[in-house]
Amino acid sequence: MVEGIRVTGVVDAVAEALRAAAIGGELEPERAVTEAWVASRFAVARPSAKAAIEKLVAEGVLERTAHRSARVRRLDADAVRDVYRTRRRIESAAIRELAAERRRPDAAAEADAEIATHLGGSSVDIVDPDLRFHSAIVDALGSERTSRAYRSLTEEVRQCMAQVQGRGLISVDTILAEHERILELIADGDGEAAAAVLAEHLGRAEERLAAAVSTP
Amino acid sequence: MVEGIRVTGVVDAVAEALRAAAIGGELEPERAVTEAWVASRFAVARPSAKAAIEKLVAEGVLERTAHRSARVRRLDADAVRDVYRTRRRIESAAIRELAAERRRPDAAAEADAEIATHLGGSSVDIVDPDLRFHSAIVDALGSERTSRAYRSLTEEVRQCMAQVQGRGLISVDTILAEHERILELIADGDGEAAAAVLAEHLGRAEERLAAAVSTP
DNA sequence: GGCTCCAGATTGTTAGACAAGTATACCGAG
DNA sequence: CTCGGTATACTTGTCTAACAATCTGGAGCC
Repeated sequence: MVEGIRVTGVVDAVAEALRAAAIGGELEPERAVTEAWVASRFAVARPSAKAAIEKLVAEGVLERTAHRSARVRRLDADAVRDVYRTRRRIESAAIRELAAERRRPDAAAEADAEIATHLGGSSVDIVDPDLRFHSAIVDALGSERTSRAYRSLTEEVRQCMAQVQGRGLISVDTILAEHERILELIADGDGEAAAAVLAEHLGRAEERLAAAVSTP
Repeated sequence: MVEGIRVTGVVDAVAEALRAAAIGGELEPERAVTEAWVASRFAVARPSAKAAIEKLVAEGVLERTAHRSARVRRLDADAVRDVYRTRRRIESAAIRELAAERRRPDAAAEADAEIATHLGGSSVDIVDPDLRFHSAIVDALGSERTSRAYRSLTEEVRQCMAQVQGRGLISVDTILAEHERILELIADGDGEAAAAVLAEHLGRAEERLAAAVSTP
């Protein structure tokens, strides 16, 4: 197999590399990802390549029908809307709960600090800290299952971002201002208002991204 | 392999049979589920058994650490609380959205009709229609991702019910009354009140189940 | 030109083998 | 008798090789 540390096993290493290639945009959504290609590309046996592909299919990164090659999944406008609406449902619930206890998640504030260092820069650079901000809010609940559900959504967002190559993003200033407003309202215990700001925040991103994915 | 229609393939068939055995209680949580055992039990090759096991591990039905046999996962009180709190987050959001449009889900009312036929009977018989009621509310959103997240939770509830063998259930009358009240409030457009009834409804079930799983 | 059928390609499944890792039983030392 | 280290058995992880099932695309025929 390809060099590198083996923390878990060959299959997981290949799956990780494949996922990185998929969301990094190195694998076009049209190209077929055959088991044989993966096996030779990473110098592993075909069963291992098969297992890695199936893992990514289960995650939703790849899609496949029986006896057909797998492909990188292409997200359309409907998928983007579904992702963002599901995000909003989970995250509003999290915000309401945190506000009820006036519990401001520190990790979210730290993510905001990193966003602030990119003020005036490109919006592409803040995709990562932005997702960290939102994940921090959900993770603050300490709920394994809620966090897992939300994580799969952020993975899809990341993949979507790679697909649109930075088109349709919101300005850094606006994002940061709304984030800070949300944290303030949580600290004030006004969950309803915080949820409203979040809904608008995600709603705008949803519209921009949905438009971006449908105009290639 | 064992007889039966092969709609998808050997691996899926074995995974389905294994899942049924796990949530049906035929596999005690203590017993080790080895690849060799699964392979001989269903007359398939070991790689196929391995794939089926890994699928169930990904679903959360089984658990496994590296180089150790898989086991049916035992849900403790913390797990039950996590499941129910996550359910509440998703379902409250769904109820609020439906109430905002005064959209009463027909499928939920139908599930209630079936529950009504068991009035005075055992609570075990209504586990299925009860979960159908709650799933119908979420599915009414028409969101693939939200429904998928919720489905994995109901599967865990089902597994939990098999584990406690009917102990710690709520009376059929109470469940039915609260269901109808929720549907009424949705039709009235009072999402806040409907969500409050739901929170109490799930909260009580959470406490009962959490107590039941910790007293074997 | 449209339909049928065949060949190539790809996945699905199986068999057997060996390596690697973990847990447990056993045995010796204190 | 207890404690600790070793050795063995069991299980999983991965590979090679092969064949069956199925889908795709194009050649040939009507």
